[in-house]
Amino acid sequence: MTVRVRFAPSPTGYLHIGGARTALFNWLYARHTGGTFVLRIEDTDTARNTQEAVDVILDGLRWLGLDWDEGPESGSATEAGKGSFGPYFQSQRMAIYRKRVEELKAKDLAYEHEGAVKFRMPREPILIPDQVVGDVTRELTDREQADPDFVIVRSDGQPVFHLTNVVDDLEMQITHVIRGEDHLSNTAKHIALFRAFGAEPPKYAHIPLILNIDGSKMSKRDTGASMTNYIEEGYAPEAVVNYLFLLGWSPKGNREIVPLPEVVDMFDLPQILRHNARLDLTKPQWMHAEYVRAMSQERFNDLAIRALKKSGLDMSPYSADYIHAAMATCKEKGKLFSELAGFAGFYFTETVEFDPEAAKKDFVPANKPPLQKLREVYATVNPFDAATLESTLKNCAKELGVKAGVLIHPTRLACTGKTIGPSLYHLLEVLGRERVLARLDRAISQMS
RNA sequence: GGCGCGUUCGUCUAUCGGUUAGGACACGGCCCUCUCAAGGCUGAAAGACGGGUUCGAUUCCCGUACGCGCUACCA
Repeated sequence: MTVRVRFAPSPTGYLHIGGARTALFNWLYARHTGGTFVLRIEDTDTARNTQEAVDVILDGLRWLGLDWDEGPESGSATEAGKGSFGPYFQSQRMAIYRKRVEELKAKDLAYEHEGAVKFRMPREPILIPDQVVGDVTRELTDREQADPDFVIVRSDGQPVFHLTNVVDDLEMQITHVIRGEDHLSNTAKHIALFRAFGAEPPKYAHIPLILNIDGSKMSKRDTGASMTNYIEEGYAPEAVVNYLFLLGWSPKGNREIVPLPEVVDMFDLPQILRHNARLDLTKPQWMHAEYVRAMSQERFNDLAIRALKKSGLDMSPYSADYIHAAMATCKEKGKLFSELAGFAGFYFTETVEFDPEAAKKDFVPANKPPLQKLREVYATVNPFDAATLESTLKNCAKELGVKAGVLIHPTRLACTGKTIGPSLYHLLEVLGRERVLARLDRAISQMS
């Protein structure tokens, strides 16, 4: 039996971080077993289903690198998609649900009630064998004691989640349902439905939820709840993936940064932890820095330049060589890509704004003569490269009888406007003599 | 209220009944240093509580507390 798993999100307008992890675990299991990963859009909730809402999900999954073997190829519900078990939008499957409801009615396992259709739920407790949680016996709640049957088609003719979900899993021959623990209690209903159709239920694996750092449940607005957050903050996708597979699952040997192919190799359902996790953004930030330092300069440039343009910097006046040289001084810092414009924006403007606080401290009259001297030396030094600039600056400080910092700090501020940034000498080399001298002149003029 | 699931440092986790309860992130200190990082060394930091079972429990069982989920003609 070949494994078929699915991720079945509802297009609510955002991709929840927990949903992303659910998708990732499904994907990992499919890749681990050589099975098929299906993407199905559960858009029966008429009200707020838009193509944009579907695109948010597709884009999020693509950004994470989670490719699906079957499912939609665009946000359009009417487009065919790939795979032979379509359509993959529930809104396009109404005839199938109708047929299945008729089947239940014919077996007298469903009946009309006040315009709706209700399913005859067994009265006995149902055993849910779960690959993560173990065997769970669902007793009837007090309300279910009174009336165990539940609605499968609303009085307006719309089929409800429990029905569509089960019918699709059945029709699409899903073998393993890996989903959030919020569905665990409802699984009894789903198992009953499968049996009513005369089918064997799939294997279930309910994975714990992701909560806020304080243990409260995450809502749309909470920081880090939405995948969009990570995309816009400029995380490396592989860092987010790494963070997610380490939430609730861990490989042997205290490993933190693990290449995805190895995870695919090791991943399995029973090792998934059974308690909820709390989202702590400091960890993925660290992972981001790790991945950024390890990635190729080419990939870094690509991501960085995209982020810089997005933040509104006009890069067009600058040559590719200049831009690449500038980015090479930033990679080791491991900043989020959204922070790059603030960190390295000085490379791409000819009017540096000085940090007022720092200017007050560094652009003092006492620093003027030393900086003028350095300016003189830098006007003729050759070659204008990092090593030479460093030794030159240090010699200059020695001759003046001052500490190197007396030159370093005002120079950094003059050239970048900030007190933090890339390595000073490397940044000077990239800027080039002309810009450096101009910026020093401008700073010197402010020092009297 | 009922039903279900869970509970190891602040956070993510390791521990297949016997450990000085380990690692990572974050945090503190020191070193390095052109800023910020990185790196090296180092510090503080945990078994929710109460009962059992056992020679011995973080580990197995029960209860309590707390958290989360479900309890819809939402998904």
